[in-house]
Amino acid sequence: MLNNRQQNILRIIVEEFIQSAEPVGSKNATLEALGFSSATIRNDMAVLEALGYLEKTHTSSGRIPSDKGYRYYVDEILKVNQPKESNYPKVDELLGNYLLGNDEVLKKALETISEMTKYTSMILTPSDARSLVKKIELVKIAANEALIMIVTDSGHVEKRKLFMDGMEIDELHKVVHILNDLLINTPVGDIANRLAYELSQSDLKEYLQYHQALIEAFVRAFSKFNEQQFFMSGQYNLLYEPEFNDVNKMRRYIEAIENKDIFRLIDTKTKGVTVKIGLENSVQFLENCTVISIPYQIPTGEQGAIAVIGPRRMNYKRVIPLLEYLAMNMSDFEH
Amino acid sequence: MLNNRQQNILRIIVEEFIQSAEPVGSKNATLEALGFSSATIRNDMAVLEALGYLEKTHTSSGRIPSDKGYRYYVDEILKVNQPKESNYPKVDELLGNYLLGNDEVLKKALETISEMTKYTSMILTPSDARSLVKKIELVKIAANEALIMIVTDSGHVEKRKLFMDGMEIDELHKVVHILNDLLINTPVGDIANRLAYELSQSDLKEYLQYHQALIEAFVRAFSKFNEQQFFMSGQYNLLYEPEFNDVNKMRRYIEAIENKDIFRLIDTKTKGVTVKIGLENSVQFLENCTVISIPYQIPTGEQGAIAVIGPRRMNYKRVIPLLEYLAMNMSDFEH
DNA sequence: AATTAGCACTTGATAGTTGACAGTGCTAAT
DNA sequence: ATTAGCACTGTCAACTATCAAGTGCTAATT
Repeated sequence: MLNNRQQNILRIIVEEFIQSAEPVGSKNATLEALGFSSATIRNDMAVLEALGYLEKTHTSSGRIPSDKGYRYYVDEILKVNQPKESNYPKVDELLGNYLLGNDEVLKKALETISEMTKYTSMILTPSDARSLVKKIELVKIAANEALIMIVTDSGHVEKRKLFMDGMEIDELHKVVHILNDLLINTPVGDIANRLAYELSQSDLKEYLQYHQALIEAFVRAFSKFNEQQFFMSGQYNLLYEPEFNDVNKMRRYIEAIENKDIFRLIDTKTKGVTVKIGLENSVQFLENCTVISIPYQIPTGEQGAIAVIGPRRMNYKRVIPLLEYLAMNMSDFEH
Repeated sequence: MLNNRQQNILRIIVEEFIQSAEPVGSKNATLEALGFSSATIRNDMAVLEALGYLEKTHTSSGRIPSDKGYRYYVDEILKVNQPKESNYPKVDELLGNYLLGNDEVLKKALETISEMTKYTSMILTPSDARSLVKKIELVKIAANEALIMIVTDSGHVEKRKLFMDGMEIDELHKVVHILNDLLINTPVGDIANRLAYELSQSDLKEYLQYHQALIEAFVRAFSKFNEQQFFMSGQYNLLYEPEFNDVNKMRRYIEAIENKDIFRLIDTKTKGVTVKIGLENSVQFLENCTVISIPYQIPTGEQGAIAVIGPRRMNYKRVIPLLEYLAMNMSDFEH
């Protein structure tokens, strides 16, 4: 549909605008370097505007890309020209660092991304529901208090305090022993059913029911494994972008970040990179932002996703390959 | 030094300004209600300004309190008139909630404070260094991985992954058994010395040195207990205060929050409430803020502190008693 | 001696005016 | 198909006029 020159003009306008955040006029140096007069370029710009790829901020202003313009740029221009560059020593080093706990690796990874991109990075972790229970442990920590802990094969630990009103610690240990026998190597997500079954059916029924408090503390603790966690880094990098040069926009953005509205925008299903530009996010306050996300998988098969949020004029060329690389390597990542 | 009328005028100006954030003129309704003409009040305002309690934003503006004015208000006016009101059912309910973990109680408490005050609340937790080790536990979680965990009597758990390159799990269990014998009921803060001693002196010397990797993972994990943690809530409440109606002030404040500069302002030593007004904080970006902090103690004797940060025109009357109440009750708080 | 009425004066905020400037669209020429 | 040339348009910054809020001072009052 677009001829060669028009494509070039669109590409240059997008990239100039990404760089400067200023509307691009027909006398822009890079545009002139195409070898046509400003008048010619003006004509093509009018065509591109008529087709909806460009916009004006006012009658006599230069052009800025529309959502559709960015979309064309990402889908038609970048996809074709993009050399699969994939050399990120910083990321490699990070993911190789097994000494840190899981969450710590993720947090570091986020920090690295936001540092490299100057945008905001987010991660929605996979649920830990498919991990297997490896040990249930009870530790007496004070005269009247014990701690119950659950350890999974992913290295995740949850704990809960327990008040032993009158109960004997030996008695409690017996119950925990039974729980261990019942539940070791059970996926955390199946525990609820398993326990419900035991409580209603098995020989242990009465014995277990007698220890309500313990069982409840236990249930409360393991329910945490099912939750997907949500981390963010560089939340405030965006505030330095010119599109946020406005007190109210800043406030609205910060509010959205605070109550984690944003994480609902992350697509964990669609395979490969998803780019949502401006109003494609169907959230008013992101009209000037783009969210790029990509899912990844841990060995249990559960899915999470990484995402970067930046201004609509974000550096697509750099961010997309980075995320692709990261997601690929995190799927390998020994969880 | 100040006569009665002048004190009243100062008090009213402070309170009106706290409420409206607008300079207070001599014809302000509440001031007129004192029963003097605006001319008389103007004269006293001039006196208060000469003494440094009030300021003008420009020649013909109303007055606003200076740091010194707020200081007088807090020290001389509030101290005298303050009824020790101390009925905070929300706080009571919160601190009574033993079922939550420690950190969760603290976080909830912070949320409650920032909700009640509409300012930012912070807590610097006491170090856990005086807590006693209750159990060291090793769990094999995969063919080649184990998790080492330390549990204290405060209910705090730290963990670390361990790669068992060639080591036998039974062997590792033996070491952990020895560590348990050595360290149970030792304060976490003393472990480093204790271990160093054993590694250099005891019969176990060679045996332990052989298990470097384990010992290192262990040391890394318990060193976390010594760290004071820092939590915050309502960071962004302040952004809605008129003193932050400026993009750059917002950015500076957010930056300070992000890199946790702020927590260095918290005084954990001085007994009782400390109020730092405006430039008394000796940090430029807080020139328009006040930080109120109060230390509290856990049973081991370690100290932490709670603080509220708000605009200089914060509602001192409400915040100070609230913090006093909270610190008193947290010191009781069964840790 | 303390208080107040009255008035001249100062400042900030707001709206309107102006000219320079960047960039456009269109027409006519190449 | 491309371009030179020009009239036209909207923004921005600087300047001006006007208005309202509030002061300080003086002279009058209690």
